[in-house]
Amino acid sequence: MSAVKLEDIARQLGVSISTVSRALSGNGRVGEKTRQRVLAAVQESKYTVNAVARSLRLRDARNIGIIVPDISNSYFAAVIKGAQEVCRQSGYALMVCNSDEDRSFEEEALRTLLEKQASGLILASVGGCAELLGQYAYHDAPIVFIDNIPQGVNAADVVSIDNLAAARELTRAMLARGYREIGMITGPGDQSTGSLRRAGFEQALVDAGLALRPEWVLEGDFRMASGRACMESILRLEERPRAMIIANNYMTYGAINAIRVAGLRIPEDIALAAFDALDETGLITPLITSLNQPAQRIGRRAAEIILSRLAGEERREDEEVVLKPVLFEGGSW
Amino acid sequence: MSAVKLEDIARQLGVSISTVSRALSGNGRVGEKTRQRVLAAVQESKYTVNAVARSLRLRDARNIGIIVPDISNSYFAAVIKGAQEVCRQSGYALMVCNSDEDRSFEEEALRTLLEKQASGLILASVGGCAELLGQYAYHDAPIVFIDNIPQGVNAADVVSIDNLAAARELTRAMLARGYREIGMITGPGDQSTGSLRRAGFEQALVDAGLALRPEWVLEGDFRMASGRACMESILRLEERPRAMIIANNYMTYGAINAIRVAGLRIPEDIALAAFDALDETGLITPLITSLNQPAQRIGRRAAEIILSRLAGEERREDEEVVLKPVLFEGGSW
DNA sequence: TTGAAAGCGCTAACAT
DNA sequence: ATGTTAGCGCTTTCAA
Repeated sequence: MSAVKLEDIARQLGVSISTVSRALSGNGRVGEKTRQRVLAAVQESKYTVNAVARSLRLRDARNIGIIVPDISNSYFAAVIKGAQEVCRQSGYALMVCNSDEDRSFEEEALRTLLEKQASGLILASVGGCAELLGQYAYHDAPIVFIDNIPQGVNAADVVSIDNLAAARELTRAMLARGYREIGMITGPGDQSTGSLRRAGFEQALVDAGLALRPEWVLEGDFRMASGRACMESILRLEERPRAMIIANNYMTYGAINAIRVAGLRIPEDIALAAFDALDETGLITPLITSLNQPAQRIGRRAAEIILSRLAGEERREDEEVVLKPVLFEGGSW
Repeated sequence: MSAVKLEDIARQLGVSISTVSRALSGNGRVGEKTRQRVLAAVQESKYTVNAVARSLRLRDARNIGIIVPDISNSYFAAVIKGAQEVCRQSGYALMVCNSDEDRSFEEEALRTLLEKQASGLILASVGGCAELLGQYAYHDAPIVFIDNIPQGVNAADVVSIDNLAAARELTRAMLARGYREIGMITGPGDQSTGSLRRAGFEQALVDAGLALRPEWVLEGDFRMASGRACMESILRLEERPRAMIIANNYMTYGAINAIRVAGLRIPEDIALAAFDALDETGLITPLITSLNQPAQRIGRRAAEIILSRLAGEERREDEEVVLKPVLFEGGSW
């Protein structure tokens, strides 16, 4: 860390530090020849601004934090890419954190971001930090929730799909294809993506005048192993459903594995439709029918909202950004 | 940003700022009752240390940067997880950047990290920044290269597999299974992962006394579309190879798509072995025979090396960390 | 044990 | 157009 600093350049040129600073930032008047000399010296000396010092002085770190439950999940990776795109264009840095689907890791990441003076936060929460979030009011830094909307957190910006409606529509589409005995593997009941998708599913069944079969609705944790385990339970049932809705990609992969191991065919023996099971490889057969959140756009919009809040735009109490999921029809139903 | 600061706590308690600082950091003697009072006040006021100010004062940002070409690639996602694990345990923050396989984005990320005073850097480079890296000597911050080792960058830490040997062994294993007409889809020739894997492949053929068939060796860019395009070219050939080695996961997915579209079977019509085509879903059939880099360990080791350099350990000129890839034998050969 | 003061590198208000 | 100065929030000598 023996880096060149403004002082070095100033001394070398026989001008003041502030002149160098102005020449570089473009704020304030600087003589044309002086500016040239400064620029040349900066080039030549390989000066790099110390963003830490600048952030402290400006009381603005110019970075946005994003916390996701699983960076390996291509859905979240896409969200990150979207957010990064916006950040890059606006000169903000994006600090990516992974909570590993763990509340205490999420809290840890939250604290780190807080300490690093993140200007804003995009949060795909696994829940439970309502206190930390509420208490700190996060340094007045804007927060945008995506994916799971924790309870107890209101009056915050949200970018998401309408999970209830989405699950209802997906289930209706399943019904429309003639399936009547439909089950579901949901996510954790304490996450809105889990509970709302379940609620939408049940609503659709009730609307269709069908009885709910609780033994056909199992709760997973969004991970592959749980999808597999849930599907194995389903398959062991005396009377089993003809079709399943599954609340995310990894659980779907686990479930398909279980189905294959059992020697059953999709969709002949059991049909499938999922959330976010967008197979980028295009190699999984049959292609999975899936209702996909526009991940990259979610990331982009979330970052845009942060920026607009930072620019002073007020949140509209009655407004949420609701994006439409896109249905991909594969051969799995 | 109207955050509580040390001064607020100090005033409230009628002590000096330095006393509060000491009570919190544990450095320097502080009376037991005073310490208790401080801790209580800190708890109650929801004080959070300002890491920006601390970093400036300490001239140490305590964060490690990592730049990867594609955060969506599960291989790199695993590397990141490994690095993050180590960082978390040692109180460093990990700043994740995505270069999108683009040299200028990589350079941009490099510059940002430089400005943010990253204490160290883990770099899966797409090449071309040798100047920037060399010139700045990166603030004396340690750099560890993983994956691609750019030319012109020597005397730097490296964590990788022996790509030449790995490709040679993989090709030999292919030969041992009786295949003689083998082609390859390589990565960019200016990246070591591309050129070394190609060299190892060719070495194995030559060693086996086989003639090289240049028309069977195509260069992709590590992306899916290029894998598909390369394989389509191969399939259009009059005389085509009976087996292919493919240098990474995405190109393999693209290639398999091309093979399927052509209505050919794997491995009956064309056999396949790849690098890092570890299918976490377990659903791609046939299972792809793949030589996998221990991604998470690479990330972990890289971070550990950064930390040891920061702790003052010197690099041993003649030492590189070379990890062993793991062969997964699927039904694709 | 505690306080006063300096200073990390930068920007911006104010003076010249 | 340029220089002087104060200060962002923190840690750490040095005194008391």
